[in-house]
Amino acid sequence: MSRSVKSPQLDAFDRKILAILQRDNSTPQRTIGDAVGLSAPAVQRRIKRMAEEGVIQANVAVLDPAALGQSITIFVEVEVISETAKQIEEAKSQFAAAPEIQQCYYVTGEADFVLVIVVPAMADYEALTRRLFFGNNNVKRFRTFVAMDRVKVGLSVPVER
Amino acid sequence: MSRSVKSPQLDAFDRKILAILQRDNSTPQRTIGDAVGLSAPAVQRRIKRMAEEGVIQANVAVLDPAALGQSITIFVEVEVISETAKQIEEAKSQFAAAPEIQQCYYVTGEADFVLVIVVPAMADYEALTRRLFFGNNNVKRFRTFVAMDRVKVGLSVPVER
DNA sequence: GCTCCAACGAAACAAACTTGCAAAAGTACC
DNA sequence: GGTACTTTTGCAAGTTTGTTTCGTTGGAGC
Repeated sequence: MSRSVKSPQLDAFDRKILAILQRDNSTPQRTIGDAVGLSAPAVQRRIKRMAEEGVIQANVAVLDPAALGQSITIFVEVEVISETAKQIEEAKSQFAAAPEIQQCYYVTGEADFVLVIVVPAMADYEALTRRLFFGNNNVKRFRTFVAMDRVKVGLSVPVER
Repeated sequence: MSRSVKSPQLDAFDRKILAILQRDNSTPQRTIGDAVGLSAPAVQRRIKRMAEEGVIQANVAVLDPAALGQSITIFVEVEVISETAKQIEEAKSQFAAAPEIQQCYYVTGEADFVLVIVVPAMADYEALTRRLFFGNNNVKRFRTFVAMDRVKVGLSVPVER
């Protein structure tokens, strides 16, 4: 079977490995090997390949926001006035640069951007709105949703075909 | 200085370590030690402690959804009819159980739930809406936003005080 | 049937993590 | 200010894990 660099086809082994890694990437390769039916070196080579191909984008620790004093999660829909390419790019980079903004999506529909924001207190969110929304005359309006419960949080994607 | 289990005070060392780990948790402890000014064992003990305290909730690999054939990210606001504790809990567990639902927040404001969904194609989303929304008579209405660009995606939280 | 290529596993090797222990640093209490 | 106690540290040894080497196997194409 061919698996060239330019066509990152993932076989059943790869997908099983990914399923384990996206749940716990500190799992020893030996353990992964036993689980999927490969030797540790085979697992290691596949992980390395997938990291190079970009299938595995990062290996990160997930922290508890509350433990770091960032106990408020807020959800914002932003609608802009002018949607020229230049202004959209400007907004994107502005949102991407803010450390409080955990996630930012450019979307279709009634809004143009959707943001997930994490801050220590409402006062910090208020300050952020002044800086980001009221201070930007291309923002038409925005709607705020405060999270009472982070029911499910993660970046896991289904790996089965 | 006391740092009992019940009061997880994080000092400057801890925060620096966390900042590194939430960017790349495959960084060797020796390297982290050099960066923060501690020996490798000291770093290891702090990491272990923070994992036990729950400050570090998980260690995961971040995968590229597109590489797994999950190329569409969708954002949904859900409004329910009845907001009794029982029905809210029911909705939470139903959303949490769906593998396509990557994130789910229970929020205040014009909507009750906000969902981040990842699917291979629009047809899959349509099927999901039928199952989850139209098939649930407590869902009053829902609004869909399709992501054109995942500008910023992650779970990073600011670690500075 | 032969060659070439890709991926594999076993074993050797290297690197990283983990633990025991004694010393240093910080606190509380005289 | 001094002493006892507690906590955390660094070093070094020991263990686990990750990585490379190398010979083998199974297919695809000729």
